[in-house]
Amino acid sequence: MRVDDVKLPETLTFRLGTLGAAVADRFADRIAAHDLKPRHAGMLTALSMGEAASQQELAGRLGVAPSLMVALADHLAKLGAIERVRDPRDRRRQVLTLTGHGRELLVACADAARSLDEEITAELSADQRTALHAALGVLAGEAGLPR
Amino acid sequence: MRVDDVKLPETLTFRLGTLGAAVADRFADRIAAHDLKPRHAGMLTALSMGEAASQQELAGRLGVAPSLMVALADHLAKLGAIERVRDPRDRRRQVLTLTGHGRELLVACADAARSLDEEITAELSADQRTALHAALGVLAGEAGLPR
DNA sequence: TATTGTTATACTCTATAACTATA
DNA sequence: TATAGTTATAGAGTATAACAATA
Repeated sequence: MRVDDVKLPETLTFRLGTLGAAVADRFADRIAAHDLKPRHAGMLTALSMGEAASQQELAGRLGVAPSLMVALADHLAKLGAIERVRDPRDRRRQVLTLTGHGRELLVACADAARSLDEEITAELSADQRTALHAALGVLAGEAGLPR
Repeated sequence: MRVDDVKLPETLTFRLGTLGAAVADRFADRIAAHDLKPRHAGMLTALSMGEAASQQELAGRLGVAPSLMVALADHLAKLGAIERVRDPRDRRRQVLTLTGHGRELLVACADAARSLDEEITAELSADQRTALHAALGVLAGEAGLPR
Protein backbone atom coordinates (compact mmCIF):
# COMPACT_ATOMS: atom_id res chain seq x y z
CA MET A 1 0.00 0.00 0.00
CA ARG A 2 1.49 3.27 -1.12
CA VAL A 3 0.61 6.53 0.55
CA ASP A 4 0.61 8.14 -2.89
CA ASP A 5 -2.50 6.13 -3.69
CA VAL A 6 -4.47 7.75 -0.93
CA LYS A 7 -4.93 11.38 -1.93
CA LEU A 8 -7.58 12.12 0.63
CA PRO A 9 -6.99 15.88 0.27
CA GLU A 10 -7.98 15.67 -3.37
CA THR A 11 -11.44 14.26 -2.76
CA LEU A 12 -14.46 16.53 -3.05
CA THR A 13 -15.53 15.37 0.37
CA PHE A 14 -12.34 16.63 1.98
CA ARG A 15 -12.27 19.86 0.00
CA LEU A 16 -15.91 20.72 0.55
CA GLY A 17 -15.48 20.07 4.25
CA THR A 18 -12.37 22.20 4.69
CA LEU A 19 -13.43 25.00 2.36
CA GLY A 20 -16.90 25.07 3.83
CA ALA A 21 -15.56 25.51 7.32
CA ALA A 22 -13.12 28.23 6.24
CA VAL A 23 -15.77 30.14 4.30
CA ALA A 24 -18.30 29.81 7.11
CA ASP A 25 -15.77 31.28 9.54
CA ARG A 26 -15.10 34.26 7.28
CA PHE A 27 -18.81 34.80 6.74
CA ALA A 28 -19.36 34.67 10.49
CA ASP A 29 -16.70 37.36 10.99
CA ARG A 30 -18.46 39.67 8.56
CA ILE A 31 -21.94 39.43 9.98
CA ALA A 32 -20.73 39.57 13.58
CA ALA A 33 -20.95 43.39 13.39
CA HIS A 34 -24.74 42.97 13.11
CA ASP A 35 -24.75 40.66 16.13
CA LEU A 36 -25.66 37.73 13.89
CA LYS A 37 -24.23 34.27 13.38
CA PRO A 38 -24.62 32.03 10.34
CA ARG A 39 -27.50 30.20 12.03
CA HIS A 40 -29.41 33.47 12.32
CA ALA A 41 -28.81 34.22 8.66
CA GLY A 42 -30.19 30.80 7.79
CA MET A 43 -33.22 31.42 9.93
CA LEU A 44 -33.88 34.86 8.43
CA THR A 45 -33.57 33.28 5.00
CA ALA A 46 -36.06 30.55 5.86
CA LEU A 47 -38.49 33.17 7.17
CA SER A 48 -38.11 35.30 4.05
CA MET A 49 -39.14 32.41 1.84
CA GLY A 50 -42.64 31.16 2.35
CA GLU A 51 -45.21 32.35 4.80
CA ALA A 52 -44.88 32.99 8.50
CA ALA A 53 -44.08 29.89 10.44
CA SER A 54 -44.32 28.54 13.95
CA GLN A 55 -41.13 27.82 15.80
CA GLN A 56 -41.57 24.07 15.48
CA GLU A 57 -42.11 24.24 11.73
CA LEU A 58 -39.02 26.35 11.41
CA ALA A 59 -37.00 24.04 13.62
CA GLY A 60 -37.99 21.17 11.36
CA ARG A 61 -37.00 23.05 8.21
CA LEU A 62 -33.64 24.04 9.60
CA GLY A 63 -32.96 20.69 11.23
CA VAL A 64 -32.31 22.05 14.70
CA ALA A 65 -33.71 21.10 18.08
CA PRO A 66 -36.75 23.04 19.30
CA SER A 67 -34.78 24.25 22.29
CA LEU A 68 -32.20 25.83 19.99
CA MET A 69 -34.96 27.48 17.99
CA VAL A 70 -36.09 29.21 21.19
CA ALA A 71 -32.64 30.68 21.68
CA LEU A 72 -32.32 31.77 18.04
CA ALA A 73 -35.78 33.36 18.05
CA ASP A 74 -35.08 35.08 21.38
CA HIS A 75 -32.00 36.66 19.90
CA LEU A 76 -33.64 37.78 16.66
CA ALA A 77 -36.60 39.19 18.58
CA LYS A 78 -34.24 41.12 20.85
CA LEU A 79 -32.65 42.64 17.73
CA GLY A 80 -36.08 43.57 16.40
CA ALA A 81 -35.59 41.34 13.36
CA ILE A 82 -38.67 39.21 13.95
CA GLU A 83 -42.01 39.51 15.67
CA ARG A 84 -43.48 36.74 17.76
CA VAL A 85 -47.25 36.57 18.08
CA ARG A 86 -49.37 33.87 19.64
CA ASP A 87 -51.63 32.19 17.14
CA PRO A 88 -55.14 33.14 18.36
CA ARG A 89 -56.55 29.86 17.09
CA ASP A 90 -53.96 27.76 18.91
CA ARG A 91 -52.42 29.68 21.70
CA ARG A 92 -49.57 27.18 22.05
CA ARG A 93 -48.06 28.30 18.76
CA GLN A 94 -45.71 31.26 18.38
CA VAL A 95 -45.95 32.61 14.86
CA LEU A 96 -42.78 34.31 13.67
CA THR A 97 -42.69 37.03 11.04
CA LEU A 98 -39.84 39.02 9.60
CA THR A 99 -39.84 42.75 10.37
CA GLY A 100 -38.54 45.53 8.16
CA HIS A 101 -35.37 45.56 10.19
CA GLY A 102 -35.12 41.79 9.76
CA ARG A 103 -35.24 42.24 6.01
CA GLU A 104 -32.52 44.88 6.25
CA LEU A 105 -30.35 42.49 8.20
CA LEU A 106 -30.94 39.77 5.63
CA VAL A 107 -29.84 42.14 2.88
CA ALA A 108 -26.71 42.95 4.88
CA CYS A 109 -25.95 39.21 5.17
CA ALA A 110 -26.47 38.71 1.46
CA ASP A 111 -24.17 41.64 0.70
CA ALA A 112 -21.50 40.15 2.95
CA ALA A 113 -21.86 36.79 1.21
CA ARG A 114 -21.64 38.32 -2.25
CA SER A 115 -18.52 40.29 -1.46
CA LEU A 116 -16.98 37.18 0.05
CA ASP A 117 -17.92 35.30 -3.13
CA GLU A 118 -15.92 37.84 -5.10
CA GLU A 119 -12.84 37.35 -2.97
CA ILE A 120 -13.08 33.59 -2.96
CA THR A 121 -13.43 33.26 -6.69
CA ALA A 122 -10.89 35.94 -7.61
CA GLU A 123 -8.51 33.35 -9.05
CA LEU A 124 -11.13 31.54 -11.10
CA SER A 125 -11.90 32.22 -14.74
CA ALA A 126 -15.38 33.42 -15.62
CA ASP A 127 -16.16 29.99 -17.04
CA GLN A 128 -14.97 28.32 -13.88
CA ARG A 129 -17.15 30.55 -11.74
CA THR A 130 -20.20 29.74 -13.81
CA ALA A 131 -19.47 26.02 -13.70
CA LEU A 132 -18.86 26.07 -9.97
CA HIS A 133 -22.07 27.96 -9.33
CA ALA A 134 -24.07 25.52 -11.44
CA ALA A 135 -22.53 22.42 -9.88
CA LEU A 136 -23.03 23.61 -6.31
CA GLY A 137 -26.58 24.57 -7.20
CA VAL A 138 -27.30 20.96 -8.12
CA LEU A 139 -25.65 19.63 -4.98
CA ALA A 140 -27.48 22.16 -2.80
CA GLY A 141 -30.73 21.02 -4.35
CA GLU A 142 -30.15 17.46 -3.16
CA ALA A 143 -29.54 18.46 0.43
CA GLY A 144 -31.80 20.84 2.32
CA LEU A 145 -31.39 24.51 3.01
CA PRO A 146 -30.24 24.44 6.58
CA ARG A 147 -27.26 25.59 8.64
CA MET B 1 -36.18 46.66 -0.76
CA ARG B 2 -37.52 43.42 -2.22
CA VAL B 3 -36.79 40.09 -0.65
CA ASP B 4 -36.38 38.68 -4.14
CA ASP B 5 -33.25 40.76 -4.51
CA VAL B 6 -31.53 39.02 -1.67
CA LYS B 7 -30.90 35.46 -2.76
CA LEU B 8 -28.49 34.63 0.03
CA PRO B 9 -29.02 30.89 -0.55
CA GLU B 10 -27.66 31.26 -4.06
CA THR B 11 -24.28 32.64 -3.04
CA LEU B 12 -21.24 30.38 -3.13
CA THR B 13 -20.53 31.41 0.45
CA PHE B 14 -23.87 30.10 1.66
CA ARG B 15 -23.72 26.94 -0.44
CA LEU B 16 -20.15 26.07 0.45
CA GLY B 17 -20.95 26.55 4.12
CA THR B 18 -24.08 24.43 4.17
CA LEU B 19 -22.78 21.73 1.84
CA GLY B 20 -19.48 21.58 3.64
CA ALA B 21 -21.16 21.01 6.97
CA ALA B 22 -23.48 18.35 5.54
CA VAL B 23 -20.65 16.51 3.80
CA ALA B 24 -18.41 16.70 6.85
CA ASP B 25 -21.18 15.16 8.96
CA ARG B 26 -21.64 12.29 6.53
CA PHE B 27 -17.90 11.73 6.33
CA ALA B 28 -17.73 11.68 10.12
CA ASP B 29 -20.44 9.01 10.24
CA ARG B 30 -18.47 6.80 7.89
CA ILE B 31 -15.13 6.93 9.65
CA ALA B 32 -16.71 6.64 13.10
CA ALA B 33 -16.52 2.84 12.75
CA HIS B 34 -12.71 3.24 12.86
CA ASP B 35 -12.98 5.40 15.97
CA LEU B 36 -11.82 8.41 13.97
CA LYS B 37 -13.17 11.90 13.47
CA PRO B 38 -12.46 14.31 10.61
CA ARG B 39 -9.73 16.02 12.65
CA HIS B 40 -7.91 12.70 12.99
CA ALA B 41 -8.16 12.13 9.25
CA GLY B 42 -6.65 15.56 8.68
CA MET B 43 -3.86 14.80 11.09
CA LEU B 44 -3.07 11.43 9.50
CA THR B 45 -3.03 13.19 6.14
CA ALA B 46 -0.61 15.83 7.37
CA LEU B 47 1.65 13.12 8.79
CA SER B 48 1.57 11.15 5.54
CA MET B 49 2.84 14.13 3.60
CA GLY B 50 6.28 15.33 4.53
CA GLU B 51 8.60 13.96 7.12
CA ALA B 52 7.91 13.15 10.73
CA ALA B 53 6.95 16.16 12.74
CA SER B 54 6.85 17.32 16.32
CA GLN B 55 3.47 18.00 17.87
CA GLN B 56 3.98 21.75 17.79
CA GLU B 57 4.92 21.76 14.13
CA LEU B 58 1.85 19.73 13.37
CA ALA B 59 -0.37 21.96 15.48
CA GLY B 60 0.90 24.92 13.48
CA ARG B 61 0.21 23.21 10.14
CA LEU B 62 -3.29 22.22 11.12
CA GLY B 63 -4.08 25.49 12.84
CA VAL B 64 -5.09 23.96 16.15
CA ALA B 65 -4.04 24.74 19.72
CA PRO B 66 -1.17 22.67 21.15
CA SER B 67 -3.47 21.34 23.84
CA LEU B 68 -5.81 19.94 21.21
CA MET B 69 -2.88 18.34 19.44
CA VAL B 70 -2.13 16.45 22.63
CA ALA B 71 -5.62 15.00 22.70
CA LEU B 72 -5.57 14.09 19.01
CA ALA B 73 -2.13 12.46 19.31
CA ASP B 74 -3.20 10.60 22.46
CA HIS B 75 -6.13 9.13 20.62
CA LEU B 76 -4.18 8.13 17.51
CA ALA B 77 -1.44 6.59 19.65
CA LYS B 78 -4.03 4.60 21.58
CA LEU B 79 -5.32 3.24 18.26
CA GLY B 80 -1.77 2.35 17.24
CA ALA B 81 -1.95 4.71 14.27
CA ILE B 82 1.08 6.75 15.25
CA GLU B 83 4.25 6.34 17.27
CA ARG B 84 5.52 8.98 19.64
CA VAL B 85 9.23 9.06 20.31
CA ARG B 86 11.21 11.63 22.24
CA ASP B 87 13.74 13.42 20.09
CA PRO B 88 17.09 12.32 21.61
CA ARG B 89 18.67 15.67 20.73
CA ASP B 90 15.91 17.68 22.38
CA ARG B 91 14.03 15.61 24.87
CA ARG B 92 11.21 18.13 25.06
CA ARG B 93 10.04 17.26 21.55
CA GLN B 94 7.72 14.37 20.75
CA VAL B 95 8.31 13.20 17.20
CA LEU B 96 5.26 11.62 15.60
CA THR B 97 5.40 9.03 12.85
CA LEU B 98 2.71 7.13 11.05
CA THR B 99 2.60 3.37 11.67
CA GLY B 100 1.50 0.71 9.21
CA HIS B 101 -1.85 0.64 10.90
CA GLY B 102 -2.04 4.42 10.63
CA ARG B 103 -1.55 4.13 6.90
CA GLU B 104 -4.30 1.53 6.74
CA LEU B 105 -6.64 3.86 8.57
CA LEU B 106 -5.76 6.68 6.21
CA VAL B 107 -6.59 4.44 3.25
CA ALA B 108 -9.92 3.60 4.90
CA CYS B 109 -10.67 7.31 5.29
CA ALA B 110 -9.77 7.97 1.67
CA ASP B 111 -12.01 5.10 0.56
CA ALA B 112 -14.87 6.50 2.59
CA ALA B 113 -14.32 9.94 1.05
CA ARG B 114 -14.20 8.58 -2.47
CA SER B 115 -17.39 6.58 -2.09
CA LEU B 116 -19.07 9.66 -0.62
CA ASP B 117 -17.80 11.65 -3.61
CA GLU B 118 -19.59 9.21 -5.88
CA GLU B 119 -22.87 9.63 -4.05
CA ILE B 120 -22.61 13.38 -3.85
CA THR B 121 -21.88 13.86 -7.54
CA ALA B 122 -24.32 11.22 -8.80
CA GLU B 123 -26.54 13.88 -10.37
CA LEU B 124 -23.72 15.77 -12.05
CA SER B 125 -22.60 15.24 -15.62
CA ALA B 126 -19.05 14.07 -16.21
CA ASP B 127 -18.13 17.55 -17.40
CA GLN B 128 -19.62 19.10 -14.31
CA ARG B 129 -17.67 16.76 -12.06
CA THR B 130 -14.43 17.64 -13.77
CA ALA B 131 -15.15 21.34 -13.58
CA LEU B 132 -16.15 21.15 -9.93
CA HIS B 133 -13.01 19.24 -9.05
CA ALA B 134 -10.82 21.75 -10.86
CA ALA B 135 -12.49 24.80 -9.33
CA LEU B 136 -12.36 23.45 -5.79
CA GLY B 137 -8.74 22.52 -6.36
CA VAL B 138 -7.94 26.15 -7.04
CA LEU B 139 -9.88 27.36 -4.03
CA ALA B 140 -8.27 24.74 -1.80
CA GLY B 141 -4.89 25.95 -2.97
CA GLU B 142 -5.60 29.45 -1.68
CA ALA B 143 -6.55 28.28 1.78
CA GLY B 144 -4.47 25.79 3.76
CA LEU B 145 -4.95 22.08 4.25
CA PRO B 146 -6.40 21.99 7.72
CA ARG B 147 -9.52 20.88 9.49
C1' DT C 1 -53.43 12.24 26.36
C1' DA C 2 -50.77 14.88 22.80
C1' DT C 3 -48.38 18.98 21.28
C1' DT C 4 -45.85 23.71 21.49
C1' DG C 5 -42.81 26.07 23.50
C1' DT C 6 -39.61 26.60 27.37
C1' DT C 7 -36.16 25.58 30.87
C1' DA C 8 -32.64 22.60 32.96
C1' DT C 9 -29.02 19.83 32.19
C1' DA C 10 -25.28 17.60 29.92
C1' DC C 11 -22.12 16.69 26.27
C1' DT C 12 -18.74 17.89 22.49
C1' DC C 13 -15.36 20.73 20.70
C1' DT C 14 -11.93 23.82 21.27
C1' DA C 15 -9.26 27.63 23.25
C1' DT C 16 -6.60 29.99 27.11
C1' DA C 17 -3.92 29.75 30.97
C1' DA C 18 -1.21 27.45 34.38
C1' DC C 19 2.21 24.00 35.06
C1' DT C 20 6.31 20.46 34.24
C1' DA C 21 10.40 19.08 32.03
C1' DT C 22 13.83 20.17 29.43
C1' DA C 23 16.89 23.48 27.15
C1' DT D 1 14.73 32.69 30.71
C1' DA D 2 12.48 30.29 26.84
C1' DT D 3 10.24 26.35 24.67
C1' DA D 4 7.60 21.56 24.00
C1' DG D 5 4.32 19.32 25.84
C1' DT D 6 0.76 18.59 29.25
C1' DT D 7 -3.08 19.46 32.40
C1' DA D 8 -6.82 22.33 34.21
C1' DT D 9 -10.30 25.24 33.28
C1' DA D 10 -13.68 27.77 30.71
C1' DG D 11 -16.60 29.03 26.84
C1' DA D 12 -19.43 28.24 22.68
C1' DG D 13 -22.71 25.46 20.51
C1' DT D 14 -26.06 22.12 20.55
C1' DA D 15 -28.78 18.08 22.02
C1' DT D 16 -31.82 15.48 25.38
C1' DA D 17 -34.99 15.37 28.89
C1' DA D 18 -38.15 17.37 32.11
C1' DC D 19 -41.74 20.74 32.51
C1' DA D 20 -45.80 24.18 31.72
C1' DA D 21 -49.50 25.75 29.05
C1' DT D 22 -52.78 24.68 25.85
C1' DA D 23 -55.34 21.62 22.97
